[in-house]
Amino acid sequence: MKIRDLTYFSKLASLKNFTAVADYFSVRQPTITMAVKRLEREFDTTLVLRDQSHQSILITPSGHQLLKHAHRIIDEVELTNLDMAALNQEQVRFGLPPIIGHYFFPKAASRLAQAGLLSQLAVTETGSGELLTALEDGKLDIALLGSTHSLNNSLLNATLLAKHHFKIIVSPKSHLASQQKIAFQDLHDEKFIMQTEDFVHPTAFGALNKFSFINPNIIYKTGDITLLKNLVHENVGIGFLTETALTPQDELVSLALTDSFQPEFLISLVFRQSQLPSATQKKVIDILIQALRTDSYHQ
Amino acid sequence: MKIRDLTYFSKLASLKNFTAVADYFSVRQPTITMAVKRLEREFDTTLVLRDQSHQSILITPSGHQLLKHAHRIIDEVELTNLDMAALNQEQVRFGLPPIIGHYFFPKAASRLAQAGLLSQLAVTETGSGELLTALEDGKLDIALLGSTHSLNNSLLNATLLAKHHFKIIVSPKSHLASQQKIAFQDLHDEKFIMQTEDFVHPTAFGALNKFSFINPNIIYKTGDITLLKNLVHENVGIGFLTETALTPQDELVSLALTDSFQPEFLISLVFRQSQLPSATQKKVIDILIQALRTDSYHQ
DNA sequence: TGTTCTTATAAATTTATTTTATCACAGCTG
DNA sequence: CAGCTGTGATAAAATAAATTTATAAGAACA
Repeated sequence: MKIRDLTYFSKLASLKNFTAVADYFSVRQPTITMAVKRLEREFDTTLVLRDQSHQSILITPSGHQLLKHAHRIIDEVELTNLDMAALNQEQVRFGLPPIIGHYFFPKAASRLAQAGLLSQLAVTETGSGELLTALEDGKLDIALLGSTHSLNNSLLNATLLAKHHFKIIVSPKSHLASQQKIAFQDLHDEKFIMQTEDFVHPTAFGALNKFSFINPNIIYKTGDITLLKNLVHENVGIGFLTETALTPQDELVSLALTDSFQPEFLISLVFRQSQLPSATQKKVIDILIQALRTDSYHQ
Repeated sequence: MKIRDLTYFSKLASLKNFTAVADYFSVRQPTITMAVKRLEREFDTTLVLRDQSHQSILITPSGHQLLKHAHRIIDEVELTNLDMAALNQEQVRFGLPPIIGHYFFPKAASRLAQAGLLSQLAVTETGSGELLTALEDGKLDIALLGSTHSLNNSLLNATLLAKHHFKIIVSPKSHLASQQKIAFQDLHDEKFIMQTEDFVHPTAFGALNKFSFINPNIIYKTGDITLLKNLVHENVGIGFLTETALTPQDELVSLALTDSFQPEFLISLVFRQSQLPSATQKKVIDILIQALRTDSYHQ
């Protein structure tokens, strides 16, 4: 099996025309015919039906099976090229979601600056979900990500840096302001200012709703945490926010949840299992872990 | 990049000797030298240091990076070969853990037999964890698996068939036998008969311990559910068991847990994302889903 | 019916890989 | 220290494989 044959075949499946595939790769048409024949001979099967009224080709079930693997192999080959190229690079492509970037990452910034590494970071700032995809696609080297579940899997290496709690935040003027803690189900009649879907907050909020059998009113959604805090401060509604983002300057009251089941805001340092960190990357990773890891999660 | 060069290089990394690799693949030694050179030229880097006191070779950091990808690519190629070969086969390699096999799968067996498919199943019966690995390694086509968390990921396609509850089972002679339900933390002084680690029960039990801040005494572990039931029946201890495995014939009392957080026993039909089911496999999958899926989980 | 668009085939060509033969180097050993 | 052994590199020759060129064959379509 040749990688090149797989790319020819994969393109054939999408273009459905031998000549077009040949043009695409700047080769002659019989090259594509031969490539498909090689694969068909190797696996002793028919991958493509060509006679079918001659309008277009048809991929057989065996063909579809091979395509599934072909895509995985081609993707891995692309990642290989990206990673091998990135190896000689000094720049570290770094993903940072807004909350973690504003309230958590700064604790490590001075140590990175000391080591002369802050300037090497090419930072992408967007939601954790998007960063996760970029990481998996080889577009980022390292990211700090927020999540409710562990991100460790066969693709990604995730080091847990901190587990933060989600809090209920209310205005000092709110009727809840005198309390220190509250059960989530007691909030069923409250109006919430919620984060947009690129935050993990709506997911955690949904899980709490499910477990408490309530469904409070969300009156406004925003991706701007400062705006959210201001709206809560003005008592327009109450908020649901990880303690990560809370500072004394907010002039907000935060209530702990008393529920035994609680989603947590996990902050992890994530990189691909398949990417061996470069020297620079290794330094960044070490400093971030040292500076940001909460003691209780040292292993 | 050629797959063959990657396999040569990968073997070189483990054997650490060009000549030995050549012998392994029944080619001459310069072939290996050339293969490594091709890769080094393609990625414009040094992958292997050969002069180092001439005792053994040394893989450079770039070499290690390439190795990581090489292994992933080689694994995928192996899976491809397995899947393409399995495509023409009538036999379906089917994984079935003991509890699901005894208490849950029989509901589908008659319909499989009707369709003449029961005899096509090559059944492997072992713990869910082992079956999961076998599935990922391409040694199984389909499995029914028990788990506490969803098994869906980038490798596996999992269809949820049922969510069962974990119950506390006690002897009719037990002092708990008059109750219908109980909070887990009230069991802190009880003695438990527990399943061995190849079951999901110890994991779920551990999660409940953690949430309830208790740590009950486990006096015996067994992989034999009938023995476990007998021991509980004789009031040697109490048990923690998915309702899947409970039948009226057991003469046991089962108590529901009242906790708001409860792990669940998920039963899923699982196969690899990358394996396109053969005609026979498709039939088996359809019948299993139709016969076993609990109504509330139709999508 | 001839034109066009398609893929297949076969021979020639080009490119790539492997082998053969040999060299160079280092570590051991008598 | 000379000679043996085991290691990998190199260059030319041989082999193998992929691609191109040129052409055929089939179907759709005007």
